[in-house]
Amino acid sequence: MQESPQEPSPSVIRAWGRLIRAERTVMGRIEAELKSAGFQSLHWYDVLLELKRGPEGRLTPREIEEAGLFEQYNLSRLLDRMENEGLVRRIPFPGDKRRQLIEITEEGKALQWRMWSVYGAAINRFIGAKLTDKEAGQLSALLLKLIQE
Amino acid sequence: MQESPQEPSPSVIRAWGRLIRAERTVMGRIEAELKSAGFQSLHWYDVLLELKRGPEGRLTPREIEEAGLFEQYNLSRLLDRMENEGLVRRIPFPGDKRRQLIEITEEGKALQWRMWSVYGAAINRFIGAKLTDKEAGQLSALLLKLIQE
DNA sequence: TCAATCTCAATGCAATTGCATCAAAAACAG
DNA sequence: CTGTTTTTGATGCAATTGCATTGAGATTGA
Repeated sequence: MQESPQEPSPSVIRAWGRLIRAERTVMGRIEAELKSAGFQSLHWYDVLLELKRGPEGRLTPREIEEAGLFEQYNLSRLLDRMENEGLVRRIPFPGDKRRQLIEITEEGKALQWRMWSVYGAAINRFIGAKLTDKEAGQLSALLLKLIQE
Repeated sequence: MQESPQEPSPSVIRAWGRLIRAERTVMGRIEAELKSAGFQSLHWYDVLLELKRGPEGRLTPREIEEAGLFEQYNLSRLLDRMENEGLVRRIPFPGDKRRQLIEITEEGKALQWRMWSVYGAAINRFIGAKLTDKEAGQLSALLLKLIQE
């Protein structure tokens, strides 16, 4: 009698537990730094950074969605809030009336920059100080295997 | 003029990005499996598992909180829902009327077991199939460094 | 002893997320 | 063409989360 044909190995179970805990722990620490500096959540930063990297500071919502693993309905409303704050603007997509382009404003760029000064320092503190560059590279390589497929 | 004294190294930034993405990707896949099997979110499972491991299937809310990285107010309401479903029951804590003990019911144990058959298989599929045991061990060790302190 | 402080859990209310669906426009199939 | 299907983004509503506060009960300290 097989108890469970799909039982994962203990080391795999442990790795999964650690992945959850490490992500939450570090995310919690980083978001706490951002919040105490008076900033919005990392989602805002992610959107701003993606836009800044895009051609002419513009991307379609779909592209942002994919780049940041957003849900369509969440992103739609997040963009509402960001537009209200003057960080992005929606402009028509040439040649397709369904679509739109999201463009980062100067204010948005400025916020991205200000957030990075806190965010980057936090990454450094909570990750850079804990891993050597070599270890960081190993970690990246292992995590990549999980993302693939 | 220093651009940013705290700028993390590229490999550290990459590791952080991968950590977020890997956790979300794998979590998304696993939760999708659970949902398609008709189960609640992993939070429910986490609570049930912690309780099952506790002495006589009982823990205080604080202990669950710490074990599962829950927020106090979220756990309080999660326990409401789980109690309504008959998965746990609240019992008085001997000698301290502020506190309580959460006890897993037989129904709760049964649900934990049924969820594990799906959850374990998913862990195996989305992690076990992607990493050797040795790699899983390396990953755990690296992630542990991030959690510590 | 007893007032001040701290711990534990709950809750009102606002913000966010998840789900299902919609309307509009484009792409496709015959 | 024209009817059908697909893509894109928005939204109503329910569930969950976050924040601040509360109330009850322990604990502490003069």
